[in-house]
Amino acid sequence: MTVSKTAEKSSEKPADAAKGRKDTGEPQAEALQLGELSEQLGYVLKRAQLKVFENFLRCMASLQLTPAQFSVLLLVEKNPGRNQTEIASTLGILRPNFVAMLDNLESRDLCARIRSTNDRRSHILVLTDKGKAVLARAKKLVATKHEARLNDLLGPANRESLIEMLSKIANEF
Amino acid sequence: MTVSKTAEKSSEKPADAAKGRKDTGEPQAEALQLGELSEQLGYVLKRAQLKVFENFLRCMASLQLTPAQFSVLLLVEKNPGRNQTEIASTLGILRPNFVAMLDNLESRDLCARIRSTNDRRSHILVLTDKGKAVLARAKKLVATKHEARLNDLLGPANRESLIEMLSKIANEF
DNA sequence: TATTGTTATACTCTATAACTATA
DNA sequence: TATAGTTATAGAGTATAACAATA
Repeated sequence: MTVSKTAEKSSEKPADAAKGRKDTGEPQAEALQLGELSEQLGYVLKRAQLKVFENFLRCMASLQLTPAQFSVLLLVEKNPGRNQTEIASTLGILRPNFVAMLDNLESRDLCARIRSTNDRRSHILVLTDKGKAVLARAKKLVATKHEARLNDLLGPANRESLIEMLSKIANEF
Repeated sequence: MTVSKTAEKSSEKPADAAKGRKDTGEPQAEALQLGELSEQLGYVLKRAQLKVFENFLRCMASLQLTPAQFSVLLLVEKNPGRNQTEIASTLGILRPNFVAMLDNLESRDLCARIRSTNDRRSHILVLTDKGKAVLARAKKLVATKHEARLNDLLGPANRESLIEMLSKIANEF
Protein backbone atom coordinates (compact mmCIF):
# COMPACT_ATOMS: atom_id res chain seq x y z
CA MET A 1 0.00 0.00 0.00
CA THR A 2 1.81 3.02 -1.29
CA VAL A 3 -0.04 4.01 -4.41
CA SER A 4 -3.50 4.01 -2.95
CA LYS A 5 -4.79 5.48 0.29
CA THR A 6 -7.83 6.62 -1.66
CA ALA A 7 -9.88 9.45 -0.28
CA GLU A 8 -10.48 8.30 3.26
CA LYS A 9 -9.23 11.27 5.12
CA SER A 10 -10.59 12.47 8.39
CA SER A 11 -8.80 15.74 8.86
CA GLU A 12 -10.59 18.51 10.64
CA LYS A 13 -13.84 19.52 9.05
CA PRO A 14 -14.33 23.14 10.09
CA ALA A 15 -18.04 22.63 9.53
CA ASP A 16 -18.09 20.18 12.41
CA ALA A 17 -15.96 22.49 14.47
CA ALA A 18 -16.80 23.27 18.04
CA LYS A 19 -19.39 20.54 18.09
CA GLY A 20 -18.51 17.11 19.37
CA ARG A 21 -19.62 18.10 22.83
CA LYS A 22 -22.29 16.15 24.63
CA ASP A 23 -25.41 18.15 25.32
CA THR A 24 -25.27 18.38 29.04
CA GLY A 25 -27.40 21.11 30.53
CA GLU A 26 -24.38 23.32 31.03
CA PRO A 27 -23.57 26.91 29.92
CA GLN A 28 -23.03 25.39 26.49
CA ALA A 29 -20.35 26.96 24.35
CA GLU A 30 -21.60 28.42 21.10
CA ALA A 31 -19.94 28.21 17.70
CA LEU A 32 -17.06 30.62 17.31
CA GLN A 33 -17.29 33.91 15.43
CA LEU A 34 -15.16 33.87 12.31
CA GLY A 35 -15.27 37.65 12.09
CA GLU A 36 -12.95 39.21 9.55
CA LEU A 37 -11.59 35.79 8.71
CA SER A 38 -14.55 35.04 6.47
CA GLU A 39 -13.56 38.02 4.32
CA GLN A 40 -9.87 37.12 4.07
CA LEU A 41 -9.02 36.12 0.53
CA GLY A 42 -6.32 33.63 1.50
CA TYR A 43 -8.43 31.94 4.13
CA VAL A 44 -11.48 31.37 1.98
CA LEU A 45 -9.33 30.47 -1.02
CA LYS A 46 -7.46 27.79 0.90
CA ARG A 47 -10.65 26.41 2.38
CA ALA A 48 -12.30 26.23 -1.04
CA GLN A 49 -9.24 24.59 -2.56
CA LEU A 50 -9.23 21.85 0.09
CA LYS A 51 -12.92 21.14 -0.46
CA VAL A 52 -12.48 20.99 -4.22
CA PHE A 53 -9.50 18.63 -3.98
CA GLU A 54 -11.43 16.37 -1.59
CA ASN A 55 -14.32 16.25 -4.00
CA PHE A 56 -11.97 15.58 -6.90
CA LEU A 57 -10.44 12.61 -5.09
CA ARG A 58 -13.86 11.18 -4.31
CA CYS A 59 -14.99 11.56 -7.92
CA MET A 60 -11.80 9.90 -9.15
CA ALA A 61 -11.68 7.16 -6.55
CA SER A 62 -12.35 4.46 -9.15
CA LEU A 63 -9.38 5.62 -11.25
CA GLN A 64 -7.05 6.45 -8.35
CA LEU A 65 -5.91 9.74 -9.85
CA THR A 66 -4.89 12.75 -7.81
CA PRO A 67 -5.39 16.28 -9.13
CA ALA A 68 -1.64 16.50 -9.81
CA GLN A 69 -1.58 13.19 -11.71
CA PHE A 70 -4.62 14.21 -13.73
CA SER A 71 -2.92 17.48 -14.67
CA VAL A 72 0.18 15.60 -15.84
CA LEU A 73 -1.84 13.26 -18.05
CA LEU A 74 -3.81 16.16 -19.51
CA LEU A 75 -0.67 18.14 -20.27
CA VAL A 76 1.19 15.20 -21.81
CA GLU A 77 -1.79 14.42 -24.02
CA LYS A 78 -2.06 18.02 -25.16
CA ASN A 79 1.70 18.38 -25.72
CA PRO A 80 3.15 15.22 -27.25
CA GLY A 81 6.91 15.10 -27.71
CA ARG A 82 7.81 17.21 -24.68
CA ASN A 83 10.35 16.14 -22.10
CA GLN A 84 10.15 15.87 -18.31
CA THR A 85 11.58 19.30 -17.64
CA GLU A 86 9.06 21.01 -19.87
CA ILE A 87 6.02 19.20 -18.50
CA ALA A 88 7.13 19.57 -14.89
CA SER A 89 8.03 23.24 -15.05
CA THR A 90 4.76 24.13 -16.81
CA LEU A 91 2.89 22.56 -13.91
CA GLY A 92 5.07 24.20 -11.28
CA ILE A 93 6.57 20.87 -10.28
CA LEU A 94 10.29 20.78 -9.55
CA ARG A 95 12.20 18.28 -11.65
CA PRO A 96 13.49 16.22 -8.74
CA ASN A 97 9.95 15.82 -7.41
CA PHE A 98 8.64 14.89 -10.82
CA VAL A 99 10.71 11.71 -10.94
CA ALA A 100 8.75 9.75 -8.35
CA MET A 101 5.50 11.00 -9.82
CA LEU A 102 6.43 9.69 -13.25
CA ASP A 103 7.72 6.44 -11.76
CA ASN A 104 4.24 5.97 -10.34
CA LEU A 105 2.37 6.75 -13.56
CA GLU A 106 4.78 4.65 -15.59
CA SER A 107 4.51 1.68 -13.19
CA ARG A 108 0.74 1.83 -13.71
CA ASP A 109 1.32 1.83 -17.47
CA LEU A 110 -0.40 5.19 -17.90
CA CYS A 111 2.54 6.96 -19.51
CA ALA A 112 6.04 6.16 -20.74
CA ARG A 113 9.44 7.82 -20.94
CA ILE A 114 11.13 7.59 -24.32
CA ARG A 115 14.78 8.49 -24.75
CA SER A 116 14.95 11.30 -27.30
CA THR A 117 17.00 10.57 -30.43
CA ASN A 118 17.85 14.24 -30.90
CA ASP A 119 19.10 14.80 -27.38
CA ARG A 120 19.86 11.60 -25.57
CA ARG A 121 19.68 13.37 -22.21
CA SER A 122 15.94 13.97 -22.60
CA HIS A 123 13.02 11.71 -21.85
CA ILE A 124 10.08 12.39 -24.14
CA LEU A 125 6.78 11.74 -22.40
CA VAL A 126 3.87 9.96 -24.04
CA LEU A 127 0.60 8.45 -22.89
CA THR A 128 0.23 4.70 -23.31
CA ASP A 129 -2.97 3.34 -24.82
CA LYS A 130 -4.12 2.55 -21.32
CA GLY A 131 -3.14 6.07 -20.28
CA LYS A 132 -5.28 7.55 -23.05
CA ALA A 133 -8.21 5.35 -22.09
CA VAL A 134 -7.91 6.19 -18.39
CA LEU A 135 -7.59 9.89 -19.15
CA ALA A 136 -10.72 9.75 -21.30
CA ARG A 137 -12.64 8.14 -18.47
CA ALA A 138 -11.17 10.62 -16.02
CA LYS A 139 -12.29 13.56 -18.13
CA LYS A 140 -15.84 12.23 -18.18
CA LEU A 141 -15.87 11.70 -14.43
CA VAL A 142 -14.50 15.18 -13.83
CA ALA A 143 -17.01 16.76 -16.18
CA THR A 144 -20.09 14.89 -14.99
CA LYS A 145 -19.35 14.54 -11.28
CA HIS A 146 -16.87 17.24 -10.35
CA GLU A 147 -17.25 20.29 -12.56
CA ALA A 148 -20.98 19.67 -12.83
CA ARG A 149 -21.14 20.09 -9.08
CA LEU A 150 -19.78 23.59 -9.50
CA ASN A 151 -22.44 24.42 -12.05
CA ASP A 152 -25.14 23.22 -9.69
CA LEU A 153 -23.71 25.35 -6.94
CA LEU A 154 -23.03 28.60 -8.79
CA GLY A 155 -24.71 28.38 -12.16
CA PRO A 156 -22.89 28.43 -15.51
CA ALA A 157 -22.36 32.20 -15.68
CA ASN A 158 -20.89 32.46 -12.19
CA ARG A 159 -18.83 29.35 -12.78
CA GLU A 160 -17.23 30.95 -15.81
CA SER A 161 -16.71 34.19 -13.97
CA LEU A 162 -15.06 32.38 -11.06
CA ILE A 163 -12.61 30.49 -13.25
CA GLU A 164 -11.75 33.71 -15.03
CA MET A 165 -11.04 35.60 -11.83
CA LEU A 166 -8.97 32.78 -10.38
CA SER A 167 -6.94 32.61 -13.59
CA LYS A 168 -6.34 36.32 -13.40
CA ILE A 169 -5.12 35.99 -9.83
CA ALA A 170 -2.92 33.01 -10.71
CA ASN A 171 -1.34 34.93 -13.58
CA GLU A 172 -1.18 38.49 -12.33
CA PHE A 173 -1.29 38.63 -8.55
CA MET B 1 16.89 29.62 12.22
CA THR B 2 13.64 27.82 12.72
CA VAL B 3 11.10 30.52 13.19
CA SER B 4 12.02 32.61 10.19
CA LYS B 5 12.82 31.56 6.63
CA THR B 6 10.87 34.62 5.52
CA ALA B 7 9.44 34.63 2.05
CA GLU B 8 12.50 33.74 0.01
CA LYS B 9 11.16 30.81 -1.88
CA SER B 10 12.16 29.92 -5.37
CA SER B 11 9.81 27.10 -6.26
CA GLU B 12 8.77 26.71 -9.81
CA LYS B 13 7.09 29.74 -11.28
CA PRO B 14 4.87 28.38 -14.03
CA ALA B 15 5.09 31.79 -15.65
CA ASP B 16 8.80 31.23 -16.25
CA ALA B 17 8.06 27.74 -17.44
CA ALA B 18 9.59 26.40 -20.60
CA LYS B 19 11.92 29.34 -20.80
CA GLY B 20 15.44 29.07 -19.43
CA ARG B 21 16.63 27.89 -22.82
CA LYS B 22 19.32 29.81 -24.64
CA ASP B 23 18.17 31.34 -27.87
CA THR B 24 20.19 29.34 -30.30
CA GLY B 25 18.89 29.44 -33.85
CA GLU B 26 17.32 26.04 -33.49
CA PRO B 27 13.72 24.79 -34.06
CA GLN B 28 12.95 26.54 -30.79
CA ALA B 29 10.40 24.89 -28.58
CA GLU B 30 7.33 26.98 -27.94
CA ALA B 31 5.44 27.38 -24.68
CA LEU B 32 3.21 24.44 -23.90
CA GLN B 33 -0.52 24.41 -24.46
CA LEU B 34 -2.41 24.25 -21.19
CA GLY B 35 -5.55 23.14 -23.00
CA GLU B 36 -8.39 21.99 -20.75
CA LEU B 37 -6.18 22.48 -17.73
CA SER B 38 -6.86 26.22 -17.72
CA GLU B 39 -10.56 25.44 -17.23
CA GLN B 40 -10.08 22.94 -14.43
CA LEU B 41 -11.42 24.35 -11.19
CA GLY B 42 -8.91 22.57 -8.96
CA TYR B 43 -5.92 23.56 -11.04
CA VAL B 44 -6.70 27.26 -11.25
CA LEU B 45 -7.84 27.32 -7.62
CA LYS B 46 -4.58 25.81 -6.39
CA ARG B 47 -2.53 28.12 -8.57
CA ALA B 48 -4.40 31.17 -7.33
CA GLN B 49 -4.06 30.05 -3.73
CA LEU B 50 -0.29 29.69 -4.03
CA LYS B 51 0.03 33.16 -5.56
CA VAL B 52 -2.13 34.70 -2.85
CA PHE B 53 -0.16 33.04 -0.04
CA GLU B 54 3.12 34.19 -1.61
CA ASN B 55 1.83 37.73 -1.77
CA PHE B 56 0.57 37.50 1.80
CA LEU B 57 4.00 36.42 3.04
CA ARG B 58 5.68 39.27 1.19
CA CYS B 59 3.23 41.80 2.61
CA MET B 60 3.75 40.44 6.12
CA ALA B 61 7.51 40.02 5.89
CA SER B 62 8.11 42.77 8.45
CA LEU B 63 5.86 41.03 10.99
CA GLN B 64 6.89 37.46 10.16
CA LEU B 65 3.33 36.15 10.17
CA THR B 66 2.12 33.28 8.00
CA PRO B 67 -1.48 33.10 6.82
CA ALA B 68 -2.15 30.38 9.39
CA GLN B 69 -0.64 32.40 12.24
CA PHE B 70 -2.61 35.45 11.19
CA SER B 71 -5.83 33.43 11.21
CA VAL B 72 -5.09 32.19 14.73
CA LEU B 73 -4.50 35.69 16.05
CA LEU B 74 -7.67 36.97 14.36
CA LEU B 75 -9.76 34.15 15.77
CA VAL B 76 -8.37 34.44 19.30
CA GLU B 77 -9.02 38.18 19.29
CA LYS B 78 -12.58 37.69 18.08
CA ASN B 79 -13.29 34.84 20.52
CA PRO B 80 -11.71 35.52 23.90
CA GLY B 81 -11.98 32.81 26.51
CA ARG B 82 -11.87 29.87 24.13
CA ASN B 83 -9.51 26.94 24.53
CA GLN B 84 -7.02 25.35 22.14
CA THR B 85 -9.37 22.66 20.88
CA GLU B 86 -12.04 25.19 19.94
CA ILE B 87 -9.71 27.57 18.15
CA ALA B 88 -7.85 24.80 16.35
CA SER B 89 -10.90 22.88 15.18
CA THR B 90 -12.59 26.02 13.90
CA LEU B 91 -9.55 26.65 11.71
CA GLY B 92 -9.33 23.05 10.56
CA ILE B 93 -6.08 22.52 12.46
CA LEU B 94 -5.65 19.22 14.26
CA ARG B 95 -4.96 19.59 17.97
CA PRO B 96 -1.58 17.87 17.90
CA ASN B 97 -0.41 20.19 15.13
CA PHE B 98 -1.68 23.24 16.97
CA VAL B 99 0.73 22.73 19.86
CA ALA B 100 3.91 23.73 18.01
CA MET B 101 2.09 26.59 16.38
CA LEU B 102 1.05 28.00 19.74
CA ASP B 103 4.51 27.36 21.17
CA ASN B 104 5.82 29.61 18.42
CA LEU B 105 3.29 32.41 18.95
CA GLU B 106 3.72 32.20 22.71
CA SER B 107 7.53 32.28 22.48
CA ARG B 108 7.19 35.48 20.49
CA ASP B 109 4.91 36.86 23.20
CA LEU B 110 1.99 37.26 20.79
CA CYS B 111 -0.44 35.09 22.70
CA ALA B 112 -0.61 33.18 25.97
CA ARG B 113 -2.12 29.99 27.32
CA ILE B 114 -4.01 30.40 30.58
CA ARG B 115 -5.05 27.37 32.61
CA SER B 116 -8.82 27.49 32.96
CA THR B 117 -10.10 27.65 36.54
CA ASN B 118 -13.35 25.88 35.60
CA ASP B 119 -11.70 22.98 33.84
CA ARG B 120 -8.05 22.62 34.70
CA ARG B 121 -7.46 20.51 31.58
CA SER B 122 -8.16 23.46 29.28
CA HIS B 123 -5.88 26.23 28.14
CA ILE B 124 -7.74 29.44 27.48
CA LEU B 125 -6.10 31.46 24.73
CA VAL B 126 -5.59 35.21 24.89
CA LEU B 127 -3.62 37.78 22.95
CA THR B 128 -0.88 39.59 24.82
CA ASP B 129 -0.62 43.37 24.52
CA LYS B 130 2.14 42.83 22.01
CA GLY B 131 -0.05 40.33 20.19
CA LYS B 132 -2.86 42.87 19.95
CA ALA B 133 -0.47 45.50 18.65
CA VAL B 134 1.08 43.17 16.10
CA LEU B 135 -2.33 42.00 14.95
CA ALA B 136 -3.46 45.60 14.50
CA ARG B 137 -0.42 46.30 12.35
CA ALA B 138 -0.97 43.06 10.47
CA LYS B 139 -4.57 43.97 9.68
CA LYS B 140 -3.43 47.29 8.25
CA LEU B 141 -0.77 45.65 6.11
CA VAL B 142 -3.22 43.05 4.85
CA ALA B 143 -5.84 45.66 4.04
CA THR B 144 -3.56 48.18 2.36
CA LYS B 145 -1.07 45.90 0.63
CA HIS B 146 -2.72 42.52 0.23
CA GLU B 147 -6.48 42.85 -0.12
CA ALA B 148 -6.06 46.18 -1.89
CA ARG B 149 -4.13 44.31 -4.55
CA LEU B 150 -7.20 42.22 -5.19
CA ASN B 151 -9.35 45.31 -5.58
CA ASP B 152 -6.91 46.73 -8.13
CA LEU B 153 -7.00 43.48 -10.05
CA LEU B 154 -10.72 42.73 -10.05
CA GLY B 155 -12.55 45.81 -8.85
CA PRO B 156 -14.63 45.97 -5.65
CA ALA B 157 -17.75 44.31 -7.07
CA ASN B 158 -15.90 41.34 -8.52
CA ARG B 159 -13.81 41.05 -5.38
CA GLU B 160 -16.93 40.71 -3.28
CA SER B 161 -18.44 38.27 -5.73
CA LEU B 162 -15.28 36.15 -5.69
CA ILE B 163 -15.13 35.92 -1.91
CA GLU B 164 -18.80 35.01 -1.84
CA MET B 165 -18.39 32.21 -4.37
CA LEU B 166 -15.32 30.83 -2.64
CA SER B 167 -17.16 30.84 0.69
CA LYS B 168 -20.02 28.98 -0.89
CA ILE B 169 -17.63 26.37 -2.25
CA ALA B 170 -15.84 26.08 1.08
CA ASN B 171 -19.13 25.56 2.90
CA GLU B 172 -21.24 23.58 0.46
CA PHE B 173 -19.08 21.77 -2.08
C1' DT C 1 30.80 24.50 -19.49
C1' DA C 2 25.72 23.66 -19.40
C1' DT C 3 21.59 20.75 -19.27
C1' DT C 4 18.57 16.34 -18.33
C1' DG C 5 17.25 13.15 -15.33
C1' DT C 6 18.28 11.48 -11.03
C1' DT C 7 19.52 10.67 -5.97
C1' DA C 8 19.82 12.20 -1.48
C1' DT C 9 18.18 15.05 1.79
C1' DA C 10 15.60 18.38 4.56
C1' DC C 11 11.78 21.06 5.98
C1' DT C 12 6.87 21.98 6.22
C1' DC C 13 1.99 20.18 6.54
C1' DT C 14 -0.94 16.96 7.72
C1' DA C 15 -2.52 12.73 9.99
C1' DT C 16 -2.95 8.99 13.78
C1' DA C 17 -1.98 6.67 18.15
C1' DA C 18 -1.14 6.99 22.71
C1' DC C 19 0.29 9.22 26.96
C1' DT C 20 -0.87 12.61 31.29
C1' DA C 21 -3.76 15.15 33.99
C1' DT C 22 -7.82 16.20 34.80
C1' DA C 23 -13.03 15.60 34.72
C1' DT D 1 -15.01 6.46 31.13
C1' DA D 2 -14.13 10.68 28.49
C1' DT D 3 -11.78 15.02 27.35
C1' DA D 4 -7.70 18.66 26.81
C1' DG D 5 -3.27 19.14 25.84
C1' DT D 6 0.71 16.87 24.56
C1' DT D 7 4.34 13.71 22.48
C1' DA D 8 5.96 10.78 19.03
C1' DT D 9 5.74 9.47 14.56
C1' DA D 10 4.68 8.80 9.74
C1' DG D 11 3.37 10.41 5.26
C1' DA D 12 2.66 13.74 1.72
C1' DG D 13 4.41 17.99 -0.60
C1' DT D 14 8.08 20.93 -1.60
C1' DA D 15 12.83 22.71 -1.57
C1' DT D 16 18.17 22.50 -2.60
C1' DA D 17 22.68 20.39 -3.74
C1' DA D 18 25.16 17.35 -6.36
C1' DC D 19 26.14 13.50 -9.42
C1' DA D 20 26.28 10.78 -14.17
C1' DA D 21 25.36 10.99 -18.90
C1' DT D 22 25.13 13.84 -22.61
C1' DA D 23 25.42 18.16 -25.18
